[in-house]
Amino acid sequence: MSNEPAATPTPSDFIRDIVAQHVADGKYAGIVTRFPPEPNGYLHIGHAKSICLNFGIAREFGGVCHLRMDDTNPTKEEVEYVDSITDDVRWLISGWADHVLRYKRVGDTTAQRVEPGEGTEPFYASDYFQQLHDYAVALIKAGKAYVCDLTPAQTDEYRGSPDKPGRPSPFRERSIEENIALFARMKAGEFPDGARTLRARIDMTSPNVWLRDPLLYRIRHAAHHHAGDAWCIYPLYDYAHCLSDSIEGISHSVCTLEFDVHRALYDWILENLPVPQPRPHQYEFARLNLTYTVMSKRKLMQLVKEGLVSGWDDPRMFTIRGLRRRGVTPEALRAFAIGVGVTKFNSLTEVAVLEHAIREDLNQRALRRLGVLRPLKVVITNLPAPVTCQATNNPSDETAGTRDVAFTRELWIEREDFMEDAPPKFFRLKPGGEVRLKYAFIIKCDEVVKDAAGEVVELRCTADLDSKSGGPNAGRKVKGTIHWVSAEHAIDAEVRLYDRLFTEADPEEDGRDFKTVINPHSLEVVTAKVEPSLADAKPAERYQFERLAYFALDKDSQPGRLVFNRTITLKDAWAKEAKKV
RNA sequence: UGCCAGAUGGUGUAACGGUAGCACAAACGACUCUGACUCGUUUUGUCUAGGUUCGAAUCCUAGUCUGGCAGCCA
Repeated sequence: MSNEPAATPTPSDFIRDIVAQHVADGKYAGIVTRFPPEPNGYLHIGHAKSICLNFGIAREFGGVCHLRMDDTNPTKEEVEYVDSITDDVRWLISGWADHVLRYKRVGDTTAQRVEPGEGTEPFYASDYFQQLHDYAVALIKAGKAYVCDLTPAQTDEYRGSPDKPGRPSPFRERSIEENIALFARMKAGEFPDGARTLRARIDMTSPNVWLRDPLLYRIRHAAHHHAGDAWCIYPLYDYAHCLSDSIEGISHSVCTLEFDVHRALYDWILENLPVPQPRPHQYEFARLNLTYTVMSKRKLMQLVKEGLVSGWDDPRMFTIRGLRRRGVTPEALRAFAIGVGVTKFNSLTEVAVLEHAIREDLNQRALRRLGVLRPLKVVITNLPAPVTCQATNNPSDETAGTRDVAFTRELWIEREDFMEDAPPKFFRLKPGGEVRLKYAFIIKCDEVVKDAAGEVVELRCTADLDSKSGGPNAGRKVKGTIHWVSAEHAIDAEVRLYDRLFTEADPEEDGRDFKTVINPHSLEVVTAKVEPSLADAKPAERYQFERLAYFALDKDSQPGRLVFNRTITLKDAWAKEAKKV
């Protein structure tokens, strides 16, 4: 069953407008986009926006989209990240854009695109190292690149600053022959890390610092996770990215706003090399920011490394893996990522928007179940024998059917569904009051049993045996309905109740350290009493414990030991009402 | 006080010289065997100042504010 909203409007934004115009003009033979993560960390919800944009454009304009590892820095990248990124991307687009995803054959370095399958893998920028190298030689031969011997510190100093022009490197005027020879020796491994670089010869006085003879290659005697030991010089982002786009035949290279100033360099490189035409162009949009979270890989890494969360897939993390583990579906994440829109405005989106998308999705698909998080015993004093009740599996899906639940003399109800001194608007159980037990009977609280400390430990109630749900006299109305489970039949489950990781909407407001505003209550673990049908809970299934929240089975679950993650609570009007008092 | 980008309700986003709309949030109400869902109603907006025009969120000028840019990271 596809849970994509039936009437999802086709998104429209300034980038799609440009693509549409190019399609109308027939500028490119086909639309080819790409999602180019660096495999140095896990994907987060910000990447989800980019994935949905790039794959969305491809599917809407009859194009294709490459997954490409932007792996030009061997010291930071690992196969572990390649694998997780690939898995997350395929999960996110599943059932939506699988058909536009393109890979290449394992071992192929010519960017021949194929559909994913046996013997294929994502594209890698590192597959193009030889071509990139050859292009660099061409640049040198054209007098447009040179080998520079400045140290890193000197390079910085010569570059100047945004408001002060730089000055030329003393090595800027080396002869072409000398540059060719030196670059060859760099490649041959004759120099130590950092000793020399290859730089483009552009303009040391440009107001755009990225045009002040930017570095193209640096020396790194390090093995590469994909290219192996073949190289000891590695290209930098600006040089590798535009050419990788060109090599793969990308038409629209979409990235985030901070690359705006790099566009001039992107264009310079492609205009000064004999690349196929029409060449790709870069377009920038604003990255996603969400309230009550931090978004950069660096900060997420910090949370993981310092043990503030259990890992990259901690359900409190807004990594794609964390969201997955929490129980968010790809449909919900997509609906959100597409819904926030694409602009150049630096925005801060409220998490409420994400939460809404998750609830909307889960409300449609979740199986309803009865579960009590914080149990309080109820004894039905007048129940002659156990009774079987029929419960609806999913009110928004008739085909989900019903199931039987046992109603017995001893039950568990939610502790917070009883109040001894209840305000007038409290519609649940109170001494002498009546409430309906969902799918079962109306009960009346006759007696409150307390322990020596004065804490309520048991309620003794009588059921209106005539009021059974579905029965002839079920029509009698009481104001409240609460959930329950049979004490005899209920099974235990560990339930992890997650809340937002930060107490402040903007954890880094005024430059404060986000670690000072971590929510100490972002995880609470309880042992819940849940109905026995949940013993068969499946990882792919989603559940709503009625009146409480949506849950998904955690990977820590084992046969006989259930673990559920709370994906998101139901909206709770009573919580708001209770706060007013 | 260098260069680039941006500014529409609380938040996000439409309107492409012609009625400022949608979503989330908020408030109120209806319904309810989930205080959920659903439905209805309501509040709140074009950064400022000039100009062009019959008419400006949109075009022009000036200003204000915000973000980005000085890794041998991407």
